[in-house]
Amino acid sequence: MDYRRTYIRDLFDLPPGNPATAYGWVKTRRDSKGVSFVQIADGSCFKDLQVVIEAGTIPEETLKRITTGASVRFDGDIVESPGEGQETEFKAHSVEVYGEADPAHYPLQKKGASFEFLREIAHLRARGNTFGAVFRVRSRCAYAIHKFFIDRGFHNIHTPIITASDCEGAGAMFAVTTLLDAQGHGPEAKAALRAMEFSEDFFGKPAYLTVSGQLDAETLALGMTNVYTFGPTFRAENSGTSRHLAEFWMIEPEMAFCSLEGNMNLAEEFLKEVIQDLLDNCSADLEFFNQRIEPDLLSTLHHVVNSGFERMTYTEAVDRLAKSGEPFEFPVFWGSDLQSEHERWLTEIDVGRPVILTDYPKDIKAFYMRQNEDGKTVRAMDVLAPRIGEIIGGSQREERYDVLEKRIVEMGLPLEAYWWYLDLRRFGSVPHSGFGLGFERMLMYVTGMKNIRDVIPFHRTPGSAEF
RNA sequence: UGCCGCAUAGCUCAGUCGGUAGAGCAGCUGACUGUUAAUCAGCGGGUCGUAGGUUCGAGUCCUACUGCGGCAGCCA
Repeated sequence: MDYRRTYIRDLFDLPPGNPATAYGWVKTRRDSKGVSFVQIADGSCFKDLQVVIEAGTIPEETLKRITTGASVRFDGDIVESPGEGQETEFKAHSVEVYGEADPAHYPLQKKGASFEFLREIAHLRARGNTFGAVFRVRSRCAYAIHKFFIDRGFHNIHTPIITASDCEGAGAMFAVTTLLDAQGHGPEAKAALRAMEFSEDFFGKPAYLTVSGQLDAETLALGMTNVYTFGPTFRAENSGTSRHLAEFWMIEPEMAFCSLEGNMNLAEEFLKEVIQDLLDNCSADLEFFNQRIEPDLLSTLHHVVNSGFERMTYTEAVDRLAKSGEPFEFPVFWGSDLQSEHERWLTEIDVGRPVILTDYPKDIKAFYMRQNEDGKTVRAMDVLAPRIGEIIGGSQREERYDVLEKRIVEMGLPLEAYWWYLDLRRFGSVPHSGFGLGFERMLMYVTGMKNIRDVIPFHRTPGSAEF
């Protein structure tokens, strides 16, 4: 057995008469008097292979072991299919059953199960139509993202996952420590841990899992011009929503000599090109999502690819919201952060496609965003998408040493922790921009899946770290 | 973390006014010369999330807890 072989995806391209071998897991078996049909899948494509077993070809005892969930290899020939639903099918001469799956206990059935139930058996759900499709699209999407950046001269950089700087400012952080090991895991260890000095810990100071690679990415951009990271990110927020994970994957490009306009152009090109790649290379999977998950998916994706994103300032958005006449639960006024209901109205009702909002009030945005001349707003941008809300958040960074230093102090942040970040502004500073894109949010958008836990193989959320 | 909802067979659900439990699918047995979520007949399958309470009697009403989901906040 070698990994180099013909996958089920390739068997559909073989002409009738071709001898072939098929490996996979059984989806379902249908028996008739003189013939049995077995659908098998190997994850290589959306379609199942129909294997036909004529009575007497294989022993009755062996046939009985070919049940839903079993892993098998069939040897036989590709033949023309007299039935409807497929051009060719696989006529089996012999079979090997590698692993049986007791039908009385195998939890997946032919009929669909709820996503909530499938989350509890996440180790088996990749065998079903939906999650096979999700994870194929996830794989292709990651590839398309790397391709997009590499094609444009970006360098893929790897920023640290463990960080000792408590200054990324993007949310609650997970601590990383070896003190627990030193103290054992008993109840007395907790008390001892509290008394410990972090100077005795592994890194000699408090360390955390990263909440963003941006600050490190900026350092590489100011030397390599265009860079991006694509890696795991951790937020310890106690969020229980359909669009938050404690562990997720984030794409963060950072560009030197680039203004907010260039940043917006990149974000728009990015979404369009990656979606086009998926339309070209995952059509069967997307067709399935369009049929069974989100009826307007394909028309929405084509629309995104073919039309410009609406761009407007925060100030204009607030104006439009105020004049909308909608009975919002939360009032809209200049200086307030936009609520989900406001973002939804803008993207879904007012504009009907992705919207890029820019120039937010500085007090609701991070310290590193470049201040505008009006003294009130910063060069921030949020890309809002219908159905899922904020998909991209980015900004032009503050490149002026004095302004940045003043802002750090104003916001009560520890100046000394930012020595290297400020150094970038002392030596060869340059206007630069970047954004962060949640990979799983993007996947929700392109698959139509409604819960972020269903676009990652094994989700980490508050109270949940199974598998 | 707040608000709302849900928890009954392996899965998806029904269960009326409080009177000791039902369907479809899956499973098992059999039938059927080519099925496509195959079809047909029969069979087995339940501590009604947990713990209390009200009541002659609780799947049903009340309280708490746990789990899950939705919305909001935090954000990507």
